Amino acid sequence: MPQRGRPRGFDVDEALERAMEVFWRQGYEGASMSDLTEAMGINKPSLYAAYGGKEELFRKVVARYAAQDMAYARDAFAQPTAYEVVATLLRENVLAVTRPDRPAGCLSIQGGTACATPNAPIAGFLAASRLAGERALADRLARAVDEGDLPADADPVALARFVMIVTEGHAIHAAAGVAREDLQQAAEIALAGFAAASGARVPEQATGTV
Amino acid sequence: MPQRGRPRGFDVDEALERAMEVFWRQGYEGASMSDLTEAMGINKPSLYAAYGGKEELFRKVVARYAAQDMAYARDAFAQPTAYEVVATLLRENVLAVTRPDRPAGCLSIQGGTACATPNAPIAGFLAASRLAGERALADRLARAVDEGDLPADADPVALARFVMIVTEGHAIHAAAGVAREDLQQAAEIALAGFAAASGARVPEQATGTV
DNA sequence: CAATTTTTGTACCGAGCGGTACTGATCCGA
DNA sequence: TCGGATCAGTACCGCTCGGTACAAAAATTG
Repeated sequence: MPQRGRPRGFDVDEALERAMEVFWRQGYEGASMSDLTEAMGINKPSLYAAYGGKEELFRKVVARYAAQDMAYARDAFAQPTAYEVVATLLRENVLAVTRPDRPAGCLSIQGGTACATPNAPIAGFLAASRLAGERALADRLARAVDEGDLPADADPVALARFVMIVTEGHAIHAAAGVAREDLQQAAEIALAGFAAASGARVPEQATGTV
Repeated sequence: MPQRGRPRGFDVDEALERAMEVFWRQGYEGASMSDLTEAMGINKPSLYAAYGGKEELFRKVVARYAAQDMAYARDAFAQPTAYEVVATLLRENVLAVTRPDRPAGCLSIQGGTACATPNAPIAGFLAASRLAGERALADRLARAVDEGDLPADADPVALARFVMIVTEGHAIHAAAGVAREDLQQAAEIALAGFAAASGARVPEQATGTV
């Protein structure tokens, strides 16, 4: 039984994409239902029927964002050495927050850093998902210690935190309109700092003064 | 002529302080007039008469924040060497975003990273003021180059950007509830990265593996 | 061709938004 | 003691918010 009533007049996935851009640019609270429906090209009842409401729509948007705009993180984790993991993460993050075909910055931060009291769970949800990413990186770096890729006295949790902090700073900077090349410079400094602080083996080229 | 009519029944400065906490915790858009007046202990017309409206109140709050909660930046700039400037900045920033008597994070970021279209100037204003701070740091580091405190080939602009990025990342992390000591670890890693990338003279103790 | 099912668009809901008119209360100087 | 000036508090403004009731429209099923 493929479909039983009137068929949907819009592509659910494509409309989700449009909603993502609105939330990304305006944040959760700053995106009104009118903004969303206009960008998605549908009416309010359709939105409610298809996604369940504003908050549910936002959570679906975040899931889509994690699956598609944060895919670089999974690639980074798959790198063979801790240095390459972090290098990939930092460099790809810069590209991700400065993509010309996307709003500047990162949905997780633009979405809602601070919220009105009734929407506080939104900010908490976003913060929790960022910290989950940090934990995943810490696990990856811990594996690097196990494998002898990082010195035994390296602190994977602290190092992962540093990397994520730089990532978040990049997102804020990008949202302020700072250019990609400028952030790339900063990412290299951070990478050098990671290498120095962790004792990670650096492939070949020297750190060099900036 | 000290005062000509009925005297004000509240302390303008103290009420501004209360308003700051509300904006800091809930952001510009997330802070409603009711939230503000309740926290300030005044009525809406009083707020309007004393401050001029919500946006003007917010700008006054930001000015107060810059003068009082960002005072550590001026202290940092006054340090004799680039290393100490950055060390002070990073360490004091961690303290500032994790003060137990204040909301977590930084008003400039919590205030509004993303806003609805009519409030977009707010986000722009906050971003611009952060970038102004970055420029000031770059100037200070350029002076360090002139003074021979930093190598001639050091890039003050890039280094300042890196430091501010870490600062902003700390603010995001703090707002997510991360503890002060955890951020302090990250600040030391960043400081080591700054030293390595800039070629700054480090006072005495070694960088050390984290 | 109904009958049924689902989506669509309009029009509306109560609530809260930022902002303000207006009445009383409270101070000053004359 | 009174007039002018300023502030406090209530009650309200138009508007937008997120969410929904309802009927017309469009598809499948018999």
